[in-house]
Amino acid sequence: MEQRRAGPAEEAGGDEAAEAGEAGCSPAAAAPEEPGGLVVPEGGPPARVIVHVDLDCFYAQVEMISNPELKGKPLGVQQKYLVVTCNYEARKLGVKKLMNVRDAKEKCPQLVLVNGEDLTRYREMSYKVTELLEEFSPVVERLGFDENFVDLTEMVEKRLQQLQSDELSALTVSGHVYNNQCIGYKTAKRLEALGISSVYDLQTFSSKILEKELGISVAQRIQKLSFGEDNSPVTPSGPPQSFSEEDSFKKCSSEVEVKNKIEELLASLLNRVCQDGRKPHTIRLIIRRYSSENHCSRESRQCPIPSHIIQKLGTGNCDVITPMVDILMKLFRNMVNVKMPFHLTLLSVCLCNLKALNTSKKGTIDYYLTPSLSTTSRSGKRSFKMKDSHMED
DNA sequence: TGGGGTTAT
DNA sequence: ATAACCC
Repeated sequence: MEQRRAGPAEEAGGDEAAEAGEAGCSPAAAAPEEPGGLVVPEGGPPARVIVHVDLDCFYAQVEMISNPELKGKPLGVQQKYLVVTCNYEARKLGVKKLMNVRDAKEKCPQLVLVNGEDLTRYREMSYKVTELLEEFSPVVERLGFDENFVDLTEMVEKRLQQLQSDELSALTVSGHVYNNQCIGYKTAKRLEALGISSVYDLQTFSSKILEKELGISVAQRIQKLSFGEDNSPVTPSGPPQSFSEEDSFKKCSSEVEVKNKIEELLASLLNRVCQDGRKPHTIRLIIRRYSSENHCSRESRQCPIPSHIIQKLGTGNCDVITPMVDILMKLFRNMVNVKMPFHLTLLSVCLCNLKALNTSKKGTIDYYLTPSLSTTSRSGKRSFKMKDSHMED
């Protein structure tokens, strides 16, 4: 049974873990009772074959490849004051993912730490893995940097057709049952309030009540997931839909600081976008304000990127940073009243709405319908900008 | 709790 | 624009 997006079991060990399984089986007539109490539907023929490739302690592995001297030592990857992941040597000594650096050092004084705040190499390695898998089937869906789902249905069908009947009957397949964990933080809290704390609880809970509590969409989906049924397709991820860079900090409270941080974030982003080749048409600024509680909440403002800037994006010789920082600072002042004291703990810049080319609409009907592209309409340009960006000039 | 990502509303 | 989810 393949349980996608539902919090699979913790890695069993080894450098790379891959699980294959049938997915989206229809409910079976006989549903044998597992020793643990889970009801596991047995199925007919596999409707699909999907491989889930999950790389263990991915950042740590990338670091050990970059610097082989780290192999064999307890290694943690640090972002700010957190050990976001660590290798198995470190885990043996009690270091956990997302552990405080202090606690980790206390548990394991020999712990070697490397800074992993710059994701560039991780991102590059991550796409190398995805591209490798895409050689088997183009249907590869990414989840984070270290997980891929590959739909091998076609490949398996073709291979099975090639087999002789005696080879076929010699084939054995073994299944896999996941841990008894429930999914998503918010939903888990709501489920717990209903007395649902295990997958079995969810399997046996009233569908009607669940639908009333969570809405029909979430309720039906997670209850099917509790039986290991997931008919969602493997959606090819393709190139990313957005590029973002963020930085968190204890305190940022002046416009100058904000501008400097934004400049840094934007510079890295422009490099990435330049390599990608496509052009972003939307820019977004995200902030997190200091607050004792509600640390999760973020606010954002976005606007279209003016077309004259988009056109300069790939070229590299023009200064696009200055006008783009100007735009970001306007977005910032739209969110934060800079005449009042403020305290930010995070800034993030996101470039999205990526389009393949500079999409010259010349010769298309859009050319005559898009005010900002038309040479004659100064006023059209203004109204276009005002309408879309919600910014004062 | 980092520094990313996605989709749904 | 936000909220939820994933890693």
